[in-house]
Parts: sequence; C-alpha cells; structure tokens
Amino acid sequence: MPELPEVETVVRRLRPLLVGAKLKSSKYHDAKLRTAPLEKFVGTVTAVRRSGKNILVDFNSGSSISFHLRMTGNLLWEKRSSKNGSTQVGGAILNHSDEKHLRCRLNFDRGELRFVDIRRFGTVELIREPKAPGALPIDPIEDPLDADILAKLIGSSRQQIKVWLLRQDRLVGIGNIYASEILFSAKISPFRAANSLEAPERKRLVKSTLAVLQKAIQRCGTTFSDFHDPDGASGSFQNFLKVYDREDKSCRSCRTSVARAVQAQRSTYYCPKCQD
DNA sequence: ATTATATCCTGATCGC
DNA sequence: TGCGATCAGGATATAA
Repeated sequence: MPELPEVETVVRRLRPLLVGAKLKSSKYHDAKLRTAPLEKFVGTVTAVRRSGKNILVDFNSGSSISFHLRMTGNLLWEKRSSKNGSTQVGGAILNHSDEKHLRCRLNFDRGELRFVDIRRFGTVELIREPKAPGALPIDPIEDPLDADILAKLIGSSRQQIKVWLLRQDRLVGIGNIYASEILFSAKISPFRAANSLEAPERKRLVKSTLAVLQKAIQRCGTTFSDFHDPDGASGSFQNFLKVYDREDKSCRSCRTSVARAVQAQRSTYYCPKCQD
C-alpha cells in the first residue's frame, strides 16, 4: 500500500530515468484510468517529484502528469534496448500479472514507463497549472512540523487520532500501515481524540512521525503485497513493522498481545499496554 | 462547519 | 474441487 515512503522511493528511482527524457506518445489500456486526452501529450521531462502520495512528472511546457498508485499501482520502467527488442524491466521479465494489469504505457525516447494496477484504483491525470503553494496540507518530510504546528493542524478536531492521521487534507503521506506504526512509536492510544493530546504527546507524535517515515524511506518502503519500485525491486520495511498485521503476536516492547481494532472501516493495530 | 459511511476494484483466503 | 462470502485500503462522493 503505497504511502509516503513508497511514493518517495518510486520518485527517487524514476528521477534519473526520466529527467531529460522525451515523451513521444502514450497508450491507455483502461478507459477508466484516463482523465484527459493524454495520447497526444508530448514534451521533455524537467523534474520528477512527490506531492503527498502523488508522483508528479513535470514537462518543459509547464504541464505535469500526476500519478497516484492508490492501493496496488506500480510504475515499471522498461529501458529501450538498442541491441534487441527484449521486454526487460529492470532485468526482470515482465510477468504475466503485469501484462494482464497493464493500464497505460508512456513511450519515451529512452524507454517506456508502464502503469500497472491490479485493482484499478490508481489514477493518471494531466495538470496544466501548478497548484498554488498554500499552508495546507503539511508534508511531514518536506515542511517544518512541531508540536505547535500539529496543534494548529488538529484544531478542534475530535476525531480519533488514528483516523485523523489518515487525513490528507491536513497532513499528507500517512496511510494505514504507518498510522499504526507511528502511534505505537509515540505510545499513544489510537482511540484518543485528536484535540485531547497534550503538548508532550504532540511532541512525541511529531518525533515518531518523522522517525518512522524516515526509517521507512531508508528501507525503500514496505512491500506488503504489491509494492515494487520502477526496477521491480521490493522495499524491506515490512521486516521492521512493530504492530501492523501482528494481531495476537507479542508486543516487541512488553510482550503483551498486539490488538486489532476497526476504525473508519480500517484495521488498527496497537499494544493495549504500551499505548494505554 | 465537521464527521461518518458507502463505494470503487480484484485477488487471496476461508468455511463449507 | 468449487463456490460464495469476506477482507485488504486511498480517496471521494454522499449523508448526517
């Protein structure tokens, strides 16, 4: 499930592949995917960057293509081979599942970018005008964040803090896996009302948010079921998860059984003892 | 205004 | 062996 660390990993791998590349044409295999007539869109890539969980590919015209991987999206790169027409993706043969779920292919002068998405939640759109920089939402990696800023973001929200952390209109990048991991790290109960957090708790929450996300980025993200980087490689942060998907297993800190609860139709994992 | 819920989608898994 | 039910969750539309 691509969250901020997975998207950041994709962006870092794509950047050297795409910057300077010329887009010649595109083909869309899933009508549901296309939100603009992109087939005729051409140009030279000037930058690849992350905006929240979106992957933005900027072109010299000033327009950008924005990808969102949602649940199962993958961006795979096929280097154009000058020697033969082999279908290599980062050294690995494009497998049957990728062929079956291929949603669009962007034909660049130096290779092909393929958007593969099993569940078709992913999106691709053309953005003609850059979004004016505003105060919200805050990016925990790119923007300043401390306990006071967090308090302003939370405002008077009484949402349970786990549910609040998933909101992309306040703080971008956190999804279901990292929300549980961050709260465990901060030793805060997922059921606490967001606006009930005291300053020391907000301070711990900020510190844990940065620590967990940065460590996950270092590990190239979490590969649970579908996530791979453009070369087809997996992340390794799944080996470092403390509570996510560990129901009834012992807490790595106190050996209490990890509990699972459902909040806003999503699983939350937590230690009932460590997170009072 | 905020907050809660239903919906989208497919593959894996489970119980019978 | 199959077959229906359930689960996974990011974001949005709709409801309350």
